[in-house]
Amino acid sequence: MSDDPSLFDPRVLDPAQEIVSRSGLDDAEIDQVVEVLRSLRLWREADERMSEASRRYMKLGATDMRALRFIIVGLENGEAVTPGAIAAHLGISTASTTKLLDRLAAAGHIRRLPHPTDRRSVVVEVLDETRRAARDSIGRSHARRFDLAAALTRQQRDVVIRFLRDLAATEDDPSRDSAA
Amino acid sequence: MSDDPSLFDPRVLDPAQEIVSRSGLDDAEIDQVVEVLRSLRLWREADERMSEASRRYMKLGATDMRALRFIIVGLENGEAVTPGAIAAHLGISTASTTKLLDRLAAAGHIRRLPHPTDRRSVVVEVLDETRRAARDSIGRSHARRFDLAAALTRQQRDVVIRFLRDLAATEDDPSRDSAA
DNA sequence: TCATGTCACTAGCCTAGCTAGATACCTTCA
DNA sequence: TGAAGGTATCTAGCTAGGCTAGTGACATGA
Repeated sequence: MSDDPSLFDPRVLDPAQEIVSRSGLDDAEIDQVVEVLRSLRLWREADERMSEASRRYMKLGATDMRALRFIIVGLENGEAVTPGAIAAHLGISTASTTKLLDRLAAAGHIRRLPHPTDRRSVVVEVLDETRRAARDSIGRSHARRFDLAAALTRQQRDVVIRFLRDLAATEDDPSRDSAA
Repeated sequence: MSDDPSLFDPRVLDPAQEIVSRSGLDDAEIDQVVEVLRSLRLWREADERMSEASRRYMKLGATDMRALRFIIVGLENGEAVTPGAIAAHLGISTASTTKLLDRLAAAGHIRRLPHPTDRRSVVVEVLDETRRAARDSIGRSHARRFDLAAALTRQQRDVVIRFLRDLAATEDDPSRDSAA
């Protein structure tokens, strides 16, 4: 939780000096740009804090939580969720998934049912109480975000969408590399 | 990495139906709002993917990485970084921090020096190559974000800042609760 | 100066990943 | 049709990275 000694103001960190001067912005604008970056970081941290609070409340690890959400959404969508699919989604081995499902089953969150057509396989089902709790919580936090986004004008939404998409694109593709 | 069967369109998930109708938006606007939420999620995922790629490249766990960043930034700032401070920042025990520093030292990233004034304590120093790699990488990704934020107009930056701050505030404070 | 607090470290435990291999079942094709 | 090979889950046993408890060296305030 929370990284960041907020000192990544590019005017402080010397290799970044050059970026600033290249940008040709005046000081007030630089402050504003830095504020954009800071608010990105703050949101990310807030978001992490919140999901960790949920995890602690439900006494689940991060992966177990993701698994539960995947199972719930899959079911919501009428798909048969199998251990293999969960492993693939989470990017962990099927062996680890077996243990994960054991934990979730022991905690009363899921149960395994025989797969209707493939007798090697298994369908994972979320028990009612967990399903309800999860949907309420996801729903609530989703609603808050929805309301905030709905409160913007069309033009403002476009600005936000474009900015975030550009950010995502920039992180994904280009000069990926090195360190910290 | 990557959660999210993107089906959190509130028109699909029934408890959210009500949110949508309350908002009084037409369909085109709802699409746009959903797109805002989607781009938030996409950025977060991209960001996570990137930092995981870095971690894999440096063969470090997430906590070890955070520790390194903390140490580097602390040094950048002229502070004497001690194991205790690292433990406090990361929210782990000092015992775990001892092991963490053992790992980082074994991998050639840091070394321990005697604390100049407190002979019980220790100062952690990042070795040159690691420091350089980390700063380059942080600098590079920081520069890309900086450029994107700099490319916005003042008004656009204000929109983004306000939206993200509101989001962060909304996640932190209010009805925190339950589940998934 | 001496009692108490603080710092890093050691020892030993637990959880949640992993790989390898077992078992049951499905599928394809000669 | 039946044999070979592929696939799904599970078991066994390992490792990494957390934890708590306790130690020894040092700091500090009465």
